[in-house]
Amino acid sequence: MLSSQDLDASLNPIQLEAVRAGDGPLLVLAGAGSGKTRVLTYRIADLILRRGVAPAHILAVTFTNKAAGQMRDRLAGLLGPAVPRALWIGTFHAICSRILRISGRWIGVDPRFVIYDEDDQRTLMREVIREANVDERQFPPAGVLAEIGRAKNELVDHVAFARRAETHRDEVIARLYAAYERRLGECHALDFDDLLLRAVQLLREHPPALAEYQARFRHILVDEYQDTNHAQYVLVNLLARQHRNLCVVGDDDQAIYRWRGADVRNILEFERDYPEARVVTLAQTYRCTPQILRAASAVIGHNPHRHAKSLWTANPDGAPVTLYEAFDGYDEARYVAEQIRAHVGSGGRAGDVAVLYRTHAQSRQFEEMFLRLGIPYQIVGGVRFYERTEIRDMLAYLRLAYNPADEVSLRRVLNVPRRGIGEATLRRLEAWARDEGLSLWEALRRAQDAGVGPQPRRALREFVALIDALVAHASDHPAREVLAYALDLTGYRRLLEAEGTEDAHSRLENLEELAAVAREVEEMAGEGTLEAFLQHLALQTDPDAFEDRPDRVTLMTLHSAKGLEFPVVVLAGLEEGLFPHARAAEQEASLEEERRLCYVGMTRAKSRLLLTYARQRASYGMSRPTVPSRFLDEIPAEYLERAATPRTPTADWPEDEQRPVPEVAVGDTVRHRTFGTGRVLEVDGDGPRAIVTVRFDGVGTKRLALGYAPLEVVQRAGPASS
DNA sequence: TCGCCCACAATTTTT
DNA sequence: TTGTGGGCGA
Repeated sequence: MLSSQDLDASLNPIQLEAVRAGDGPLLVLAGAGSGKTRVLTYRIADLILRRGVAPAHILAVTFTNKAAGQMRDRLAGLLGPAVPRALWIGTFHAICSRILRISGRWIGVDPRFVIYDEDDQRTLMREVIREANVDERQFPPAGVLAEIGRAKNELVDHVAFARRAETHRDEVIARLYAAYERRLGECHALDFDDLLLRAVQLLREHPPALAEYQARFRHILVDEYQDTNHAQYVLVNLLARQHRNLCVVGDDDQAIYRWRGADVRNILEFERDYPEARVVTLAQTYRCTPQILRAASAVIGHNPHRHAKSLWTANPDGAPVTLYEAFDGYDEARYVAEQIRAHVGSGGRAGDVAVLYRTHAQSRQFEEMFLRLGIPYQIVGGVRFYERTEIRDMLAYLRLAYNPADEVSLRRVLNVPRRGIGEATLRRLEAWARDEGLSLWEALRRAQDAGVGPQPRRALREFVALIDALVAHASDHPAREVLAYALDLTGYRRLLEAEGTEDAHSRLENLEELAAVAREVEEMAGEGTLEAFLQHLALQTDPDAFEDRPDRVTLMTLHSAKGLEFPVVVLAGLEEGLFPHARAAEQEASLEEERRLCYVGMTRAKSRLLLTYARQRASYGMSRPTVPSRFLDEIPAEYLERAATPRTPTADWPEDEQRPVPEVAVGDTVRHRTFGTGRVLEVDGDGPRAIVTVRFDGVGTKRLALGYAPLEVVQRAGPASS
């Protein structure tokens, strides 16, 4: 086992200062690649080893479950396996969930609550909206939920929301909020934001619980503090109030979750909250080459509202940062693939490379190209495994086995596989449940006695018996067995087997994959309960799916890449509208966030950084010219090495200026190869770079680049036409 | 009650 | 281009 001398030897003096700082609040401002995870881990080890703090008195909050697991593993390596088990390490959501399972009953939270993800939330909200006779177009479920989520992150419950509602719109949302909360309660369910909100509520409204948790957590450490929202902030500060041993680590330049309610002020004003705080700044980066660091610093330097600070590195010089201007998205993917092959060809590993992009949609072109060229890759996030129909169906059964009150799941599987309980039956059941003041599940249970329709009675009875059997089985079997049991009992497996198609076969494989996950969770958590399994699935983060595999290129969004590092990083799609995203460019604050995101992306690279953009990009199946990202302009030209000129993928595609550009004016009738004829509404600019807006008959309005789009003028607008 | 077909919207980032 | 939801016919 480790001695405190060993511990010291692997840290630089400033890191050591942070690790060794005594009791009381501590702020660690840690630049990208400055070893903050190391500091955090070693500080915990130091607390236990040198200062004799019992592991059970330490709470560590990480940003992903994966980070929590890694910290656990490292602590186990340093201190032996018994220690990390006693520690509380996890994401905010996981910690809150744990607290609520233990103590939630004090505020009326069923300890067997299920956690509703975005999809469940939308399903429930859609129902709420319909029930309230509110127009779904005016109040789309996702939009209403976004607003409610924002409120919850600010610890504004439906009562407070209603009180402060000013506009008619607010009032409608307040009504929906209240109804939504009621339904959640009936389902014994919490949504993501509830986990935080309710945990805070527990601590605020039930003093014995607050006292208990304050006494327990004598030392609290929070990673990525710059990305905490108000609810998380309040939670941490409530818990730390007694012992004031709060250590927060973060970097305001890496705050990228403002849109989710995170408030950088939490870290910027830490010293105001804790005037006695010690502040340690880690400014030496061990990750990047000087070339990468100075390019990244140039970009982030353009943010007007930041704590000016400069990272430095003692790392040796490396390759210059490369910029590639691709012809289009296809060419971009082609070039990246070529670079990966060259990297592997010169002795590198595919796993060294990460391709980062702003939106998930960008992954497809790389995926297609890599598939075609046989480059192994993994995609983190995006269309998730758990969103597949068959997975969600079976999970719904498992959730019902755990908690039959879960109505969203109940409705989902009531007639899956088909058992003759259709819309009409459900309607009657609902009406009857409402009259009797019963939940849907209770209504179902009593349906056969009450004579709700003669024909479906047997089907309903069988369904109730099925759920009862599942519940009974789940009470004394591990998750993987419940899953196998449910697959057979529900007839789901039989259904897929009978279908016999390739699609059905792959669905079965997916379900086997789910069983494998159950086994994995059992091994990892040392607990195979259904509760542990469901919780694991519900609270998984995107980056959790990242596997450090040497043989695979990693594709992921910039957000997912936070906290990771790779020898080679490709930052793709550096175009205005895409990155910075069009939705962010309007507001100064969100533009700054985009810039921080760019900084985060660039600083993931250890030795090589490759920036790419495409001159034209397809969206909705149609190509548009692009403008290079402003972030590229923010990097001094001498820091960038421009790579070879793009290769045009199709030989007959004319080059920019060579092609005769038709003269087009507003009012002209034009013809397009795929869109047919239309009328020109607007012409912006002139020459080949002009953008024309055309309303195509039956197709709609399109914006096209005159230089690229195959347009021909059919009829000139007459001088008299208007 | 179910399944098919057509119209139309969609792209930010995530627990 | 792809996915989804609603409407309609069997």
